[in-house]
Amino acid sequence: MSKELEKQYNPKNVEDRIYKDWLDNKYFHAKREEGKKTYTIVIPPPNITGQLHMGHALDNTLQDILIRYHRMAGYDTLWLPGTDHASIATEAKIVEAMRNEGVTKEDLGRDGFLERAWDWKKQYGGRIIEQLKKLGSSCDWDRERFTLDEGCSKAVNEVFVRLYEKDLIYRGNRMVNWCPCCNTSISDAEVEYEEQDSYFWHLLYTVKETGEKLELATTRPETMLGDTAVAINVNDERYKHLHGCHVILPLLNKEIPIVCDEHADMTKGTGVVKITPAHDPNDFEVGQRNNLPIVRTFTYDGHLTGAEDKRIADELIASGRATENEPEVLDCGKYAGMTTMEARKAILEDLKAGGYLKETEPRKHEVGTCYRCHNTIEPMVSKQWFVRMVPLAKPAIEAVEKGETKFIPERFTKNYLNWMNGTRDWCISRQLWWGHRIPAWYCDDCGEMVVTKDAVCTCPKCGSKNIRQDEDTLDTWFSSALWPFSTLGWPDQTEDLKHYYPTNTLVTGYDIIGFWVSRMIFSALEYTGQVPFDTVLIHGLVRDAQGRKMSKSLGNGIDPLEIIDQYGADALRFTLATGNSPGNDMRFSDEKVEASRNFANKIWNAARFILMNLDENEYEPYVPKNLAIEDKWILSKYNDLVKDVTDSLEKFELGLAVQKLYDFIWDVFCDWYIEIAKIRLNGECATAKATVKAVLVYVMSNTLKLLHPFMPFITEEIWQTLPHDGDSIMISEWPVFTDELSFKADEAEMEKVMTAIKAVRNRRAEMNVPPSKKAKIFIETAYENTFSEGANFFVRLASASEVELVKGYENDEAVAIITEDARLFIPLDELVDFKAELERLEKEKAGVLKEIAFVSGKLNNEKFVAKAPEALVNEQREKLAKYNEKLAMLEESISKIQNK
RNA sequence: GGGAGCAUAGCUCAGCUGGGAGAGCAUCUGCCUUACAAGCAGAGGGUCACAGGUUCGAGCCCUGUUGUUCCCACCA
Repeated sequence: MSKELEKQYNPKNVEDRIYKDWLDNKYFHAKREEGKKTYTIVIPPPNITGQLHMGHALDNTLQDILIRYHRMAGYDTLWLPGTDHASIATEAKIVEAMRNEGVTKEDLGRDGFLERAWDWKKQYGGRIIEQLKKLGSSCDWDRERFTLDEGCSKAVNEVFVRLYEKDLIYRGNRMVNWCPCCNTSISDAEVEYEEQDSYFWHLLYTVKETGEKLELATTRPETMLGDTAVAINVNDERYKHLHGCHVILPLLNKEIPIVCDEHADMTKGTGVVKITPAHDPNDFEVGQRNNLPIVRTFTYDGHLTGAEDKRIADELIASGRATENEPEVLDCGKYAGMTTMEARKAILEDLKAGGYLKETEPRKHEVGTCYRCHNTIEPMVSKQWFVRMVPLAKPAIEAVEKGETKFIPERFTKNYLNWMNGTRDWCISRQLWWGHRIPAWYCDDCGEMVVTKDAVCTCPKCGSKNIRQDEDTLDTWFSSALWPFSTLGWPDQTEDLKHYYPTNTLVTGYDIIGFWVSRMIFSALEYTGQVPFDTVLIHGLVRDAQGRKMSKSLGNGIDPLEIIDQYGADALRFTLATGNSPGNDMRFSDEKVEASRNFANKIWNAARFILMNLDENEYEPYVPKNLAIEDKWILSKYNDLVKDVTDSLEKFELGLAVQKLYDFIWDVFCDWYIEIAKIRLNGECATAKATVKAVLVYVMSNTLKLLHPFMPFITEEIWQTLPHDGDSIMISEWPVFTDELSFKADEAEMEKVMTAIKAVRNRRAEMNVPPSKKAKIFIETAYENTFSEGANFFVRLASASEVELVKGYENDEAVAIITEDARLFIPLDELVDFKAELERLEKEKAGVLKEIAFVSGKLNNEKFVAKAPEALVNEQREKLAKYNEKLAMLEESISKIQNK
C-alpha cells in the first residue's frame, strides 16, 4: 500500500478539497427515499446581514453532528438551509450605508430602496452560506431558502389572510413599544430591560373641590401633559372623600377626574397614580376601564407634539375615519419640538417654579430599550396590526404539555410555558420597507379595507381606483414562525412537505425560545395541525475565556473562520462539541482548540502508523479468526464504544459521546493497543501479522465512522486512505453493537496484565530507574495462561528484558510488586535499598488494611447485605478476597526482608 | 416580585436513572521507546459551597442558607 502521510495533519490540504468532493457527489442531497425513516432539521436561518460567529458555529456543529449521524444510521436525512431577511437589522444597515452617501430612504422612495436592498442581499446574503460550508455543514444546498423568496412570501400572505378571516389578526390603536430611533413599533419580545439610575419625582396636584394637595410620584414627569386622570384605590380610606372629585393638572391648568381603579395600589407610594393613557401600558388599561380620553404628547420620532401634529390628528378625527381609541394630540406649546429628555428637564423646572414638585428621590429603574439599537423605547398608542394570542397559545401549550414536542434539557419546557402563558397580543406591523408588505388595501374614497392574497386595484365596495396597500411590513419573526413548513412548500401539499414534515429536531439557543420556538409551534399547529418538530435541543451561549458574552462592543468576539484557518474546522467542531452539555453556556479558549487540534494529529499519526505497516495487499476491514487476547480486548472495547456513542447520540448527549471517543482513541487504542500491536508487527509470524493488521484496520476505520459526525474532514481523509468499501465515509453504514465482538472474559484477563504493567511502570518511576535500564521480571500468579500470553507486553511496555513465570520466587534481592492478581519481582540488586523497600511495603500494607476495613465494614453491615443489589454485594466480597490475598503477599515479602 | 441555572483539582469544565470522585490545561519527575515532543511513562493536587434530612449507601434525591449568573414581570 505504502501511502505516505505527512508527519503532521494539515487541515488546509484537506478540508476544501473534501467538501467539494462531497458537493460534487451530491451526498448532502435528500432524495426522498420511500420506505426509509426520515430525519429532518431546518436550520435556524442566519440573518443575511450576519457574519458567522461562535454562536452559529456551535449551533451548526450540533446540527451537522445529528444530521451526519442519522444519515449514516440509515435515515433519509434532510438538513434544510436558508437565510432570514432580518427586516429591521438589514434595513438599518442599508440606511446607514446610504447615510454615508448622503442619501435617505425618502430620497430613493420605496421601490428604489427595495431595489437597493435586493442588491445588498445579492452581494452579502451568500456570505454566511459560504462560511457555513467552511464549517463542514452538510446542508442540502439544492433546497436553500430565503424568508423573502417567492414561496415563503406566498406562505406569509396565506397565513395573514387566513388569520384575518378567523379574526385572529386585527388592526387597531393599542399600546405598543415604539423605538424612536428605528422609527418603528416593535413587539414585547423585542424590548430589553436595562437598569438605570433615575428618580421618583413627587408631584403635587391640587384637588379642585377641596383645594388640598394630592401627592403622587412618577418616574416620567415628561408625560404629565398627557395625563387625563389620577387614580386611587376604591378601598383607600385616605381618599374616600375624594371620590368623584377632580384635580387641576399643573402647567396646563386642565381639570381631570380622580378615578377609582384597581391599578392604584394602596401600599405603594402615596396610593395615588397619575394616568397617561397614551404613553404608559398600565395607564392605557386604566383609560380603557374608565373611558378616559387618550392624549398623545409625543411624536413618533421622540419629540413633544406641536400645532402641526395636532392639526393632522384633528383632521383625521373630523373626517370620521378615526377608529376606536384614536388618540387626541396636544399642542405642547413651549415644549413642542423638544426631545423627551429636554422636555423632562423643562417641565421639572416649571413644576418646581410653580411649587408642584415636592421632592426628588433617587431610584434605580428598569428602562425598556430596543433590542436592535438599545435606545429607550417609548410606549405609545399607535394603530398597528396584532395577532390575537390567547386562542393560538392554547393548543401550543397543550401540545408541549402532552409531550408532542420535547425540550432538551427538560427544564426549558417551563421557560416555554411561562412565555406562552404570559404572552399578550403580538404586534406584527413594522414601519419599515424591507420585509413582507402587509396584504391589506385601503380605499381612499370610501374607507373600505380589503385583506387578500392578491393585489387589489379597484375597491370592491365603491369601485374606486383610489386604493392603496398598507405601507407597513411584517415583523421578521412572522415569516420565521412559518419556516419549518414554508420552506418545504406549504401551503402547497408538495412531495417534500408530505415526506419531511413534521421535522425532527430543532437546534437553537435558549435566548430565542420566546421569539422563535414558541411562534413556530403555535403557527405549525394552527396551519398544519401538527407540531413542527418533536425535539428542541437547546444549547447555551459561547462565551470568551473569561466567561464574558462575546460582543462587538467589547471586541472580545472570536472569529470562527480564523480558528478554522489556524486549527482546522474539525478542531473547532470538536472543541464546541466537547464538554458541552445541553442548555449550558461554555467558554471558548485557544487552549481548548489546541487540545482538539492535538487530538486530530493523534488520530492522523495512528493512521500513519497503520498505513506504514500495511503492505501491497488490500485488507478488507474484517475481523479475523485467530484472535489474540489483546485483539479480543480491543474489539470488545470498541464494541462497547459503539453502543456508548450511539446511545449518547440518541439521547442528545453529544458532549459525552465525543468524550468517549476521545478516551477510546487516545488511551485505549493508541496508548495500549497500537503499542502492543508492534510486538507482532515486528515479529516473524506471517499469520499473526495478518491478524493484527486486520484488527488495526477494522478498529480504526470503524472508529473513524463513529467520529465522523464530529470531525468530518479528517475522518474522511483517513478513511479514504485506509482499505475501505464504498465511496465516502459520510455515506457508509453506522457501526452496530454485536455480541460476536463482546469478549468480556478476555477483557478482564487482559486488564489483569495491564494492571501489572502499570504497577511495574509506577515502581520503576518511583525508584527513578530509566527506561533504558532493562530488567528481568519474575511473575507469580494464579493466572499463568493469561500472563504467559501477555509476557511480551512487559518487554514492550514495562522495560522488561525478559519475563519468567515462577511458582515460588526465592531471590530476596528483588523489588516485589504486588497487584490483586499477581506478584512480580524485579531483581535490581544494586538499586534496591532494603530499608526504603521495607518502608514502602509497610506503607502499602497500611493502605491495603484500610481498604479491607472499608470493604468489610460494608459487608458486616447487615442492612447493606440485605438491601443492596446482590451483584454489588458479591463484587464487594470478591474485592475483600483479593485484598486479603494481596495482604498475605505483602506480609510474606515483608517477613522475607526482615529475616534477611 | 416570580422562575431557572450554576457552586466539583490551581484554571476550564464533565460526571447519564444514587453503589468507593474524572478529563483537558497548568505543576512536578523521568524519557527524542523508528505513528505522533501537537508525543510517551509516572506523580502530586478535591470535607464535590454551607447546614439539616431521606437511604444500607448521597456530588447526584428533599428542605433550608449563602454566593453568583440569567430569564420573565405593568410596579406608579
